[in-house]
Amino acid sequence: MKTEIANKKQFIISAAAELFKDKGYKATSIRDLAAKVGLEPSSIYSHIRSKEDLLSDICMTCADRFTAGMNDIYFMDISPRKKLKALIDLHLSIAYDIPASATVFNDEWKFLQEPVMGQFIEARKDYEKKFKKILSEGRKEGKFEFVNTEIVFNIIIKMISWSYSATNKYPKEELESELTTFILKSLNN
Amino acid sequence: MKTEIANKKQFIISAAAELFKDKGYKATSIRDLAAKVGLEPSSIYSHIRSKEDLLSDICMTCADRFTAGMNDIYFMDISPRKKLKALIDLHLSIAYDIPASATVFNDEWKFLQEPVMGQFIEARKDYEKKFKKILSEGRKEGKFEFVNTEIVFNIIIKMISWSYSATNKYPKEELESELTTFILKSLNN
DNA sequence: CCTACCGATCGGTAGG
DNA sequence: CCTACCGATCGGTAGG
Repeated sequence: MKTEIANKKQFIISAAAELFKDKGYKATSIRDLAAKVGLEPSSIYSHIRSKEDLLSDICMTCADRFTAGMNDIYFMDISPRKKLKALIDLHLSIAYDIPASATVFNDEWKFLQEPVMGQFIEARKDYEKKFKKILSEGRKEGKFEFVNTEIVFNIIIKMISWSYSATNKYPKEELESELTTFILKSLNN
Repeated sequence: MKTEIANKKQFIISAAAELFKDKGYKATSIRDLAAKVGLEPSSIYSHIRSKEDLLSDICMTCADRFTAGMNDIYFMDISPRKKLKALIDLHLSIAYDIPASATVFNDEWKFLQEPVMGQFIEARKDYEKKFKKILSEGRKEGKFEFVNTEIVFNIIIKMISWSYSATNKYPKEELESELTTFILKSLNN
């Protein structure tokens, strides 16, 4: 019984992620969502507390996966180059697993409200710090070559997150190969 | 007299671009805009016809500049490598000239309505076709190396358009240098 | 350019 | 999970 309720909630959250991805968070109404899952608008509230909670759930689920993945990779005893490859794989694994959520996470997080917004920003800050550290360690070891860590971090992240909207066009291996090659070739010293 | 009216309209459009950039198109109300420019909400309609027109104006102004810039560059008698450099410069010139509009153009175009949406898509298609052609000609001449033109085009565009939101953090020269180096180094054969 | 106002739609609640 | 409904806010208009 309890798992059925949880499944229905997850079903509604997934439908919301699709709608938020396609129309944007603000332009998606609870009425849109109700129609998509075959309920009356008010019945949605038997499963969720608010529209805001839907966005929080989608964004934080993604954020938690990125945080966990980063912590695994960051503390591994492998080269910065291998860490970077693992990070690209982390992003693509999440993208191919939950593409709609990953897109919403990427494009709609600005509509998050406190206190979730604060948590989100904190998690992202930590992620960024570790990502940049991997880049600058690679440079210190003479493996990577670039000037501004902040700029290079940002453009790499943007390249990778384009893939969130491309999962239905290419097999993961092809996207990952092209992305990894492009990034590592450019960083190569 | 006429120029003053035009200036006031442009002033309102610029204010709208700032708001659309910060809050998103759907989350920005005419009341927000009125407050920002110091008018009563209904007075906005003495200068514009609709909220939709504001978005159309912002997006098409950018689109026209990209179209004009691309047509200049595309038909020049220079190498693909130089054309690509000129395209990066085109994007950065527009970004540093009208950063808010460039961001809205990039993130909010999906809220455009017909018939403007159709024009926008057409202009973008043409831009993409020419951009990809420059990439594939560079490869044919043995200057560029990559596998999938579509993927590489998209990741390059994403890298470049990150700069729209970074114009107040770095001088144009620094961003352009890092971006150009990163992209050309990766494409180099 | 303002006051006054409208119909539509929004997120959400009451009560069963 | 539904029917019925609420107050708030939206884009936009009438009339001056």
